[in-house]
Amino acid sequence: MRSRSVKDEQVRIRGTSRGGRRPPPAANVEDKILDAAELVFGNYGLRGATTALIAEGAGVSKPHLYYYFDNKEDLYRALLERAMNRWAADIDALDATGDLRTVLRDYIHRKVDFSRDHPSLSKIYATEIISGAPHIGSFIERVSTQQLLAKVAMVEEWAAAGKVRPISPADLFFCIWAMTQAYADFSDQMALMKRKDRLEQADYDAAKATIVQLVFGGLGLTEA
Amino acid sequence: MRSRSVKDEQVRIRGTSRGGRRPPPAANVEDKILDAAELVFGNYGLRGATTALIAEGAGVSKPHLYYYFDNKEDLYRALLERAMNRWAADIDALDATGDLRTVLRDYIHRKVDFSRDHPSLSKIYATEIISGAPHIGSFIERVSTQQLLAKVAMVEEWAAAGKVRPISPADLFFCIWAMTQAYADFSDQMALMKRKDRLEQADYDAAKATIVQLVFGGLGLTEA
DNA sequence: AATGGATCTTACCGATCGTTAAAAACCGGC
DNA sequence: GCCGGTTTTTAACGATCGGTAAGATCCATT
Repeated sequence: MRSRSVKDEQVRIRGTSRGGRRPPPAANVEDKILDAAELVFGNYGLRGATTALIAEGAGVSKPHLYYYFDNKEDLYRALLERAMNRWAADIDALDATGDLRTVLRDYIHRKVDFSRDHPSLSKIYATEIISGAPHIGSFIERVSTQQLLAKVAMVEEWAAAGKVRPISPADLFFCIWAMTQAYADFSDQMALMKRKDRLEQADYDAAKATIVQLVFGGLGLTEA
Repeated sequence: MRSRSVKDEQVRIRGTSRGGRRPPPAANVEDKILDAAELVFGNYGLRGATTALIAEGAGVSKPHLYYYFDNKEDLYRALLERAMNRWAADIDALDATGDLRTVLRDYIHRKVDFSRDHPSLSKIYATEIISGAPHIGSFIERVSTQQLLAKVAMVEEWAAAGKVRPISPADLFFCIWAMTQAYADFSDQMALMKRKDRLEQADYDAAKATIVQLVFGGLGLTEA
């Protein structure tokens, strides 16, 4: 459905720009639009975001968005798609191999890091879910549910083997997800309560430690 | 700033309608408008919500909203005010008297119950924070921060007395808040993952048990 | 039943927003 | 230096939305 430029499938030359700048290189225009859309949709939601704001953020004229995307919803879906792929690929995978504590701790740390590095994506995801997931419902059914089921089975094995205390596995991961996600969605409120402008690395470290302590404690695992 | 009807300060005759119906009695028109706004703002956010939808939900004409409220933002603020007052009064208070376990368990149970009974209010609150809390920043500073500080002091006392394991008190309550809040904001996704239409009482019971298990475990408390 | 404030509706306006039409600018190949 | 496709902009349209003007309806009081 989406109109696509001819050069879309070209290999992106990422990271060749010197000295890892903070905002990603934004190689081509389409990515620049998606990056701008990420911020605007993250702050205002689908209906609240305006194409004018996105265009301004991307440094292009408003109608130029329609050269790359059919309409606002299409742009939103493309953004969600990019977000979910990054999410599922880099973050949500949890391989059961390796030490139980290491697996859990790494998972929690990755999630908090994602909240720190991509707060807008996390907010978009949260807003989408809060609105009843009208655009990613099928993705959740296909991907997230499967990954959850795998994790549930894993925890049940652990419990059956006596490695962890019995627990509702689905709720365990809902809670892990909620806690880590909160450090993106509600970072503003947290900073306000801590009387800071924004959360710093020390805050994220404390978050990781606290979440790990709660999860390990709940499962009856020692920290070591 | 808000235009108010003369009868605004009358004592509301609530609960006198027979047989506790599910939707609250909606005594006067202003409350009906606020109830409708709660749903619409909860689903679409401030900018996404339309006055037409709110008016339709309240069963009044669109311009009639402006008889009770100056504009859309004023209505939104009034709604937030009502929500925050209910929140602070009924939910967020945590009196330190009484058994430590009982205090924590009751607090968690109250929060989950609020998520179950008032999901729209929780979503509005979340959406507001996600947007950077432009309308309730001062409230957070005045009220929520104070309540958090009180809780932090309480946990620090517990830790100093050796009653609980050392923990970052602020993050502990951020996590409790995140977990309980999630069962409102993300109930749709959870239901989807559990292949249900909506969460049932058993789901909320499991949520309470899991959160209590994590918190008690993290603090080194036994369940009894 | 006439009055007058309180409550509520119909009709409408101006601004904004998503989107389209049309053409200008760019750019490599000849 | 012309050409053809790609990329980008200027101008503008129709729909929607927040808000206003003006008046109708209700209702207690007399």
